[in-house]
Amino acid sequence: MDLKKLAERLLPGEYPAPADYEALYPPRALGKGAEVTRLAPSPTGFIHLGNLFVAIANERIAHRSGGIMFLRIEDTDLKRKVEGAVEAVKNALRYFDVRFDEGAEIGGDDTYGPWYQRQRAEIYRAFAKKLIEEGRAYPCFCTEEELSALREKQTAEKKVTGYYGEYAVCRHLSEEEIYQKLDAGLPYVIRLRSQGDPAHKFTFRDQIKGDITVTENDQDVVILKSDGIPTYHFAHAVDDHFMRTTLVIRGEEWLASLPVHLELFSALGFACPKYGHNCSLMKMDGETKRKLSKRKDPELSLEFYRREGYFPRAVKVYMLTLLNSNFEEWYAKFPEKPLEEFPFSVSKMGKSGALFDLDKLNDISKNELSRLSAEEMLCFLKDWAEAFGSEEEKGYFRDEAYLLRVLNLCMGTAGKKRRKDFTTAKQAVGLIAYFFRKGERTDEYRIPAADKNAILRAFLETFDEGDDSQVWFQKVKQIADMLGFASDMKAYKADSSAYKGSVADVAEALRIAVTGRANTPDLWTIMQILGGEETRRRIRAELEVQA
RNA sequence: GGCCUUGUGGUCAAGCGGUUAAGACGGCGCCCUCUCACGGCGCAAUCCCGGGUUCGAUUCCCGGCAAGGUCACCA
Repeated sequence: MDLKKLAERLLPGEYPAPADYEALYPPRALGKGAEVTRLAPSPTGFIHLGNLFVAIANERIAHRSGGIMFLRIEDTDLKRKVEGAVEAVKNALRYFDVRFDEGAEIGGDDTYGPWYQRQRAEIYRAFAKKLIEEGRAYPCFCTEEELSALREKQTAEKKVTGYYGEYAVCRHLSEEEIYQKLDAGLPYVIRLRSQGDPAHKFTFRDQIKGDITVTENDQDVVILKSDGIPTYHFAHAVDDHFMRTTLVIRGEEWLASLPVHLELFSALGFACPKYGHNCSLMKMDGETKRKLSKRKDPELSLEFYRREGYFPRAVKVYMLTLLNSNFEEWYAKFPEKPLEEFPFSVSKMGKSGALFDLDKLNDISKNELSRLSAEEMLCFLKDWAEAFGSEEEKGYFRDEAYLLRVLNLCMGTAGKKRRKDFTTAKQAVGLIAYFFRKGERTDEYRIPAADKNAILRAFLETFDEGDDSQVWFQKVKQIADMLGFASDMKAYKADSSAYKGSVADVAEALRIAVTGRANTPDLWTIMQILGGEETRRRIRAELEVQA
């Protein structure tokens, strides 16, 4: 068969020679040990936690090693394309502090671009043509129906499904038959003529999983779809070779197609990059673990974390603790060091899928947030409220001096032991709502209404906003004594039956009356912030409701 | 179903021939205390199962079993 003629018929025209491409995309001049990594999402507009997870790993490895991380857009499937998706990806990753050096819409060095696969059609065709000329690829005219019929037959016969060996009918077409179909204008794809033997197994060193057993590929996978656009597999081999990727960290769902990729690199005459297959983030679903799913799990979406107001650094820290098992220890030891100084290593990456644990994230969030100054917190909350808050919540930020007093109370004094009440911006803004309006009561009084009312009345009689906290509390204790509540907690604990309750109950009544909540930071300070007038107004209002 | 991967407390995990089997989150209890939060102290809870190898296996080998992934002109 005249393969040159066939190649010309299938992909007519002059294409640059492989050597030309090698010259166009020369090996990168980087230091020893520098890794070139990438993130290569498809532009669905949906960038999720799994993408972030793998992105952070790639980014850390590239930059720890003095290498490069780039962003490539795998837009070979138009069905997946969503307008504005690339911007969304870029923004989401920037929000979580993942920095690219090159790539789609990134700027930087464009030597190795273009970064959209659709713009790289020529190079894929050039190499597909070369494979055809060498007899390593051939046209396939099978229809979707024929292929699925084949699959069914194979399944029924308990054979391995797919297009290979004797089942690869177009692989065995004669020259005459090929031209006949071509002349008839039948659509076709280009398939790899696999030379692998599945009986041959070999050991492959995965950077994360270690040695794995790999079976040679014998599937005649399609490399160019009927529209002339490459499949993922083919584009991966061509792009990662010419973009000079040295290390591919990707999800373990790709492990199964590794044999295909290995054969493709070899057929193309390219050296393989190193691979590291990263475990996926899992979630508990009833009794079993499963991969986080786009449809079922809102927390998979990165948008979820913004909407809920998670501090981006907290999400990053959590990803890092899952990614490198020794990170948590390091971070506890050097909380002040920049995250970039952590010696991230591929070898410390986990082999098995981790369950995503919202409790853990929340704990990290509280710690991260507690390290912010009141001013930083204000900025963070304000940004969130402007994007996601209600009109009322946006209003909280009109008087920043007032809000700063609130935050200083709710966070504790800078430098000293801090409170850790805030988990997310959304939750924090809800938590401080009572500083701006009376609001609904979220907790009920534990003591009888009559006692509560007596406490509120007595408080109103002696309350003076000029009192310092000591005097203020003395007065609260006096009310307790006067109404049959224990002012001394030790005495109360010794014999609780002798009292209606304790100062704790008295304080709680006041707390609920003023804030609507049973649990708040220091009540005296709250009253100071609210002011005497507002404090009295709220207590009176509480009495009126009863009346 | 075939193939690949993985199995240490509820979760994330360290340990990789001899350990009282770290630590963190969560749970529970106590202390502190006007509540909460913080902080301190403590408790419960783990080596998937069965065979080997070995003086000795969580650690090594072989079988099960379970879980996950994957079998497209999607990435």
